[in-house]
Amino acid sequence: MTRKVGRIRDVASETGLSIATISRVMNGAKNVNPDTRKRVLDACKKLDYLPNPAARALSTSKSKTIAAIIPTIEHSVFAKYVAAIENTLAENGYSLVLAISKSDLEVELTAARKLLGMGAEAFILSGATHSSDLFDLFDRRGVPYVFTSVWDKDSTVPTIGYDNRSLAKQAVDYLKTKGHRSIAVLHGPAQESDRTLARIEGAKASGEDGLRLDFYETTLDVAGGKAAIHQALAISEDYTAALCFSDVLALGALFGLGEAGKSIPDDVSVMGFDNLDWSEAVVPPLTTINLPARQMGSTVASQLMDLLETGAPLMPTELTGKILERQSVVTLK
Amino acid sequence: MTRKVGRIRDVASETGLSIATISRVMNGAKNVNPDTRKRVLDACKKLDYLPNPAARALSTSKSKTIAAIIPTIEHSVFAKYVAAIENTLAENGYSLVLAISKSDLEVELTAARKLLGMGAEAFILSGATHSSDLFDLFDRRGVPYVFTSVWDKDSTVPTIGYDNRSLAKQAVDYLKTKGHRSIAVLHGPAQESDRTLARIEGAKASGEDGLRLDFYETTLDVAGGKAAIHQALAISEDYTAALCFSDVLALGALFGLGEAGKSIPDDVSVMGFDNLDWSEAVVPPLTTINLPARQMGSTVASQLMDLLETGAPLMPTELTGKILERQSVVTLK
DNA sequence: CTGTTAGCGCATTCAG
DNA sequence: CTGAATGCGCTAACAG
Repeated sequence: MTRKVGRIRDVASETGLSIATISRVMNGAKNVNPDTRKRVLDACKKLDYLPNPAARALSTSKSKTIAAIIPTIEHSVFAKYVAAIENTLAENGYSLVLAISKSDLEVELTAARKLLGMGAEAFILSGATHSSDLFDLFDRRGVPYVFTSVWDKDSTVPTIGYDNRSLAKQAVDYLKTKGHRSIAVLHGPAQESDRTLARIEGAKASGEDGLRLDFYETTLDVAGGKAAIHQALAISEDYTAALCFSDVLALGALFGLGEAGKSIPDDVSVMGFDNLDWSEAVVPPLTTINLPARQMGSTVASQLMDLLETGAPLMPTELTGKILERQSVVTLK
Repeated sequence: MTRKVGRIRDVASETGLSIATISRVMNGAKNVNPDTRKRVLDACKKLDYLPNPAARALSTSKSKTIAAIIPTIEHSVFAKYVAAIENTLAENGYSLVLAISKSDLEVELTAARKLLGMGAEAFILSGATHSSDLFDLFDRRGVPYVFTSVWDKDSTVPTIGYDNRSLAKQAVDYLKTKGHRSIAVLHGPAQESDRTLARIEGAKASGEDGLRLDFYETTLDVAGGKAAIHQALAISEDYTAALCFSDVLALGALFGLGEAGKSIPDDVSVMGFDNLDWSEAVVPPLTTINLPARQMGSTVASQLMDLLETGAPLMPTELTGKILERQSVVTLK
């Protein structure tokens, strides 16, 4: 394991130039003679030289690293989102370091400390609920951070995301417009996610006399959706629609309903949330709410890089979700 | 943005000790008086001191960072795997930097260069097909790397994964045992993945007279599975089984078959690959091959950390996949 | 356009 | 058990 990497001074002596000039070339400074530049570049290639990131970071106090802490990566909506962040950062020479919090505030705090100690210059957090120690940690060091997947115009911390409350309300309103008056709402663990909480609240806000809205909490996976719909059916056969706060749950509901001999959407309508990539391929194609996960990822990444490079302040931005009408919801006469 | 982070010398002057002692405490050296240690720790807390990672990396030439380059994160099997890597690394104070190659060798090479330039000390690669420049890059610097998701006992580069060829062969053998003689094999883009190629080869190896095995290539998503099964049905109505080289494809096949009025498994059996978390919740529960994605992630991570810490050589290790019999495959009389 | 010089913050000899 | 001194590799003024 002869770790023989070329150093800047090797390139300097190889070319007979000074290390300052090498540094200029490596950093794309314009005040370098084209010939000199070429000579340096050739020597770099020959010596297989790559600037030492630690030395560079130490000297500039910039690591070009941004951290994202997400509750889970095993839900496609996060995967899409993380992929978008990574893409955007990579295009600009930044790197993504990732930590998974399992929706646990303590785990998140520990991870943040570690990532800071790794040189992360900015943090992307999910949701708006975090340990106050976490904020202290960031604030004391002047490390910027953003909340994503949520939109709250009154938040002191910039949010970049969608309005979960409003979206859920729109979903219920939509179902009401379609004539549904008895709806089972399926959702994941509420105490693990303020997004879920906001959606529940939004749904309730659409309540009115003559509207029956029952909530079923379950695990956030297909099996959970299936179990929850069975449970709902056991409580009442009158539901004409199941509103699922994730497409994953909706897929489970589809299967559960099938097992119960219900046909979709004729017996029961099913509506999802997320617009995962398979939701259109499902039978019947799932009516759902498209969440701009990809756009959210690239927006967050760009803004953070801008802030780091130019000091441009973070712009809270609301991304709009949109109901995608497909075939899993029917109009009741 | 007053970036006022405490430095080691602040802690030193706060405690009246030398920076060497602070350093010792921060690195858990044992030759420090317990009282002194406590005094230092208190000061660290008070000053919110965290060692500067760049300085530390520069001084030790260790970044405690490991890179993984994966083709995509939007397929659950990778998500599970990445989560396992991250968990294992995090438990040991290491960080994961992630890059997504989109199955493009050039993108991969560029990403590797960037990650090296970020201080990654070891690389986790997917599959065995990579640019030779990539190997040069690593070899010249003595940076260790592993191939994952594949097992090849003859590979010069250590592999940690499962034998895709053998697993696919076992799948076909299994279907033959169940009496199937006409099988549609659905798979993703073959030129993008040597794992897919190996599976195709394995399936073919199980061929024999009287066995009809047709291959359908499609996109690696639910819509792809659906389209492919429709295509297969258009070519022949005689298939008694669909072997899908990913559960994602199998889910699509399930829906496609449903649309075509076929019932599963009575009219057509469906077999998957991966054992994604929803595959048991599907109706009917999917017979599939369990791939030890999680175990693979933690094994790779542990081995690489060991190598970095103690120099322990990488141990090529074969992880075993296993057929999970559920209800989507029926025995033909 | 190019060279010289001084740190960046820490780990690590070597003394004591 | 603790302190003083050196250098890790690079960038950023400042000269020239």
